[in-house]
Amino acid sequence: MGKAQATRSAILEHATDLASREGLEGLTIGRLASELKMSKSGLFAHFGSKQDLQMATVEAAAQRFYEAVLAPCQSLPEGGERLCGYCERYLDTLQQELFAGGCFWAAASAEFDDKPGPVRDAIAGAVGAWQRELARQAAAAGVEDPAGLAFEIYALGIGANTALRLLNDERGFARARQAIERRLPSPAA
Amino acid sequence: MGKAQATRSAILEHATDLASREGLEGLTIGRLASELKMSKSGLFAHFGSKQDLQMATVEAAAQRFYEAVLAPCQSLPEGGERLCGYCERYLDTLQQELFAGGCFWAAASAEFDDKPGPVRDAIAGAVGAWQRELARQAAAAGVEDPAGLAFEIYALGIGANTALRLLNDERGFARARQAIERRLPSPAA
DNA sequence: GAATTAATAGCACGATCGTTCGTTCGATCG
DNA sequence: CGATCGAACGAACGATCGTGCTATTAATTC
Repeated sequence: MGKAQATRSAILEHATDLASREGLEGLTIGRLASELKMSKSGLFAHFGSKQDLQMATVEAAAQRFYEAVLAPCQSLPEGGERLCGYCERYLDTLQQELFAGGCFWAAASAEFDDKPGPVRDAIAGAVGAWQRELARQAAAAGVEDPAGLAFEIYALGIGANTALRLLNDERGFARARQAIERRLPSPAA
Repeated sequence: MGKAQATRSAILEHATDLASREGLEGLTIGRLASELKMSKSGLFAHFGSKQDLQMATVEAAAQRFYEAVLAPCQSLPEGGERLCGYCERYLDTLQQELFAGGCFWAAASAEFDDKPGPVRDAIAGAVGAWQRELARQAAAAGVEDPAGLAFEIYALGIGANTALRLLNDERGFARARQAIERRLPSPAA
């Protein structure tokens, strides 16, 4: 890996956290550079434009989410078990704050759902893929309405995130887990 | 009502929509003024600072939400009926886009959950009050876990909003309604 | 209708935004 | 060693941000 690639990765690592706190628009090149003790122009050279930086940040966030939630469950058999694994990992990472400023996707979704363009498409792609993967496992588990279950799991996760971050109420996670358990087919441990 | 009050109201009417699209930070005084064909300073004079404008906008959004969701249900008897009314109104207004840029509260929550200060407190106050009111009616209806039900209703609404706005998938609302009906005690009418 | 007050406009400020340019430093290679 | 090249820097650009001032218009009161 060349030096440029290493620097770029370090930038994006920081950028995902900063964007989760300040939003993808609040993700300022000047601020990002100063926090990384780099010059604005030196940092900017790694990306041709702010939009490219945003796109790369979304990609990096998707990568981090994949490694924290999806990857550890790939060894589980498809269907109910992997679905359960997803749910546990999903809520755990939300609770443990995988991103410094709360769920990156909740912030990015709300911020860009009205701004057409490639950034919005990338966010929608990642969120949609996650829900489809949930639905795929639900279908393999024989659930009657897989997409509906995937929707509910996603919504409860976002709700728990809001409860924690905005209302300082950690009980949202217990409530989300309870609602999911109630909904799942009697789970195997 | 003096002229100033009327102008202020018109500004805030527009500001809530603009903020729902661009966020409370993206709610720029210059842009707001130009869209209203006012001078920046003329508009600014109605609020002492941008933070005051944001606070007033949050207040105006709360007022709009109250009139669209809470007010029409005040004639219903407390308990299950009013709770059902709330749910219908809540999802209907989300679906019909009470705010031009999707749910104001979803956007504001995600944007400010990491920024301590009076604006965040105002948002948290409004969101918390809505959930507590839902829980109050659930308790009056004899639900076993009123706060848990209120949490689920809120989360499903936000999820449906995201599905509609980000994923262009209107089915989120049907799924939210179905999940709520499944959860409610056999509803009257 | 004149005087007074309230509401809006015009202008300027420092700061910061994204972006571009020319330069310098450090490593790599012949 | 000297030549080359990629990475980072520093300065500057036009634009826009929030926020003060001062003037000018509009509304209200006598």
